[in-house]
Amino acid sequence: MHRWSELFIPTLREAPADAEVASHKFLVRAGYIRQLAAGLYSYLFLGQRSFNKITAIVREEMDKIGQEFYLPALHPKELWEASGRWSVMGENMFRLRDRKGTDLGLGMTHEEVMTDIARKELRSYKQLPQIWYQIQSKFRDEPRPRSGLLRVRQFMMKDSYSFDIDAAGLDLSYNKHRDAYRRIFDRCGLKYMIIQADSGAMGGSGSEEFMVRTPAGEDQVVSCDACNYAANVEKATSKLDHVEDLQPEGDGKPFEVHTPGQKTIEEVARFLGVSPKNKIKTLALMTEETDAKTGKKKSRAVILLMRGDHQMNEAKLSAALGSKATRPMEEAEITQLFHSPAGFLGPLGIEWAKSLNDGDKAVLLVDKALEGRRDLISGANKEDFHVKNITPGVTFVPTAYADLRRVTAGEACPNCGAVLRIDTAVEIGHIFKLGYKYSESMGARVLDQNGKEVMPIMGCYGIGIERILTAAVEQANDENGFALPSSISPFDVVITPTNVKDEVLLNTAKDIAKRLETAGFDVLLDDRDERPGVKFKDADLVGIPFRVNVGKKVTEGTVEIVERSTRQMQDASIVGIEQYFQKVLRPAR
RNA sequence: CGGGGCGUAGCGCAGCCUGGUAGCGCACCUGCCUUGGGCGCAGGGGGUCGUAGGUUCAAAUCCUAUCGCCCCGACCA
Repeated sequence: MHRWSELFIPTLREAPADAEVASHKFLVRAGYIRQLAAGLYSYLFLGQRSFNKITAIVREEMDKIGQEFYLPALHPKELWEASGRWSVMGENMFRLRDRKGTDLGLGMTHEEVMTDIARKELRSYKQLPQIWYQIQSKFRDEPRPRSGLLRVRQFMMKDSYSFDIDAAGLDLSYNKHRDAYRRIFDRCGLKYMIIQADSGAMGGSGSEEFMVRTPAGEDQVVSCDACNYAANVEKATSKLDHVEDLQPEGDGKPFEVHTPGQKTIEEVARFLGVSPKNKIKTLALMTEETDAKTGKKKSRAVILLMRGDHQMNEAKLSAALGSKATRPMEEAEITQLFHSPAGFLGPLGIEWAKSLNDGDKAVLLVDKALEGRRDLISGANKEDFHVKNITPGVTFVPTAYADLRRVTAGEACPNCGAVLRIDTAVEIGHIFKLGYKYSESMGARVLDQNGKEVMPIMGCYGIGIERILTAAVEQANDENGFALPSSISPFDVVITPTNVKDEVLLNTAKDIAKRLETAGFDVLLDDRDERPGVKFKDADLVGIPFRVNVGKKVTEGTVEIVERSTRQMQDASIVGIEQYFQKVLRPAR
């Protein structure tokens, strides 16, 4: 039996000044965690107990589909050079050197280590499929740790990796994970959604994220309440309402109009008496990459055309460009390409690349929302002038059309046409069909049935352990504290004798605690010599799902039971207390 | 890395502008009192004022540098 009076549960009346989000404030106030440095947290008694319950659930469900490994956190440089990520990861990877001068990195994930085992050990299709997982610390030198436990530099992650002989096998492994994740997050009592994710630079054929809605999150999720459509805003699309094109003016050929001092989309549209939807927005960017061999910097102009009222989605742009980083053009670069100041840019009079591989010529990407549109208005590449009668594909030829548009709330669902919503959310899990990236770069090969050497196809799947706790706190808190689901709470029940100097109350409380413990519950006895108010406040703060008040009513043979999440209170007979909790909590172990 | 803010007792803060014995609330310790929502009274302990250097008779306070932490942005397989 755990006695509060003997435990270290340093609750605080006030939250530390630098805590911003609810989960951070409450987990510190409730004595679950303490900060060591930016993005580094210590787990105290309550935090670690909750943590252990979470990892136990994860382990139990993962053991049904895979095998747990324990892997080093220190990785030799050569391993990450083999996959090409030693340089890709840049500053995000913690690096160090041992006494012999060998370069090492602290693992950010374990694709390399797992694939290394696979390439050394797997020889035959008969050994496949394999699912290997681990629950261990990951290290990322985040440019900016933030939001308490949401973005940190050392964190616990369950990551697993699947190796299959073919795409059909990968689908099976992927679906096993999807099911396991649903069981895990259901058991953890989270309200989550499964959304389509951007597979980004990693390519691959499919990727979904498990998200919990909370204002503290860092991701934007587009979803439809009418059907099951849900996607990360980096990936999401929408149906657009039909837009009336303008009537061609004059002979229908492009002609310049004088627009003195009218630079922004809004200004030009108002000046010409048209909707921004009939205006082309021209964005001037540069890609910059460092040649791996020569170390020289190569840059290339990338010009984007969007509908006037649309915003560019950087993840989509990155995908369209094969994940090259971009930056806004500098003024000199704009002048050099367009011979015009910003504010009057457009696609005319410039020789655009015919494809992305077309030398170093400037690339013109046109958003799909402009495909098929007619008689639009763009800048004239001449100060104080715009051009009318512009029709993409006719008046100019783009390098490519691409989906570059950021979905906004209120647009129509691409599946069913209902109104889309956008919420901020935190990512608690991610499942991802990796494909051949690591098998190929690191040389994992097995023989298939025909004795032919083939690459195993991989998937990778992650769960942020502390994010489960954080999300649970975020999704159920009030001014007094938070309410954890019993499955991940450090204790099931806290027993609160209102006055420990009253031996009847204390002994009754002890008796109840003992009996509940025998019945298989995790019980915390608040035997501190404190006033009832103090103990009630602390109990509310630390989030234990049920509290048993042992007070005056013991003379009538009853105690009060308070449910933390609903704050509902009811009397229960002391004699039947085990039965009561066997009903409201999951069956005892 | 760009922009902003903050480092004074365990936590929350005042003092700094205008240099002169370092303060308040909570927490903590002792005693009394109290016991259904962070009680009351009395007494008490605890701070190199982030660090280093400078100016000055004198620096928490002014100057310089530096470190740390937080927020916005960039970034986030």
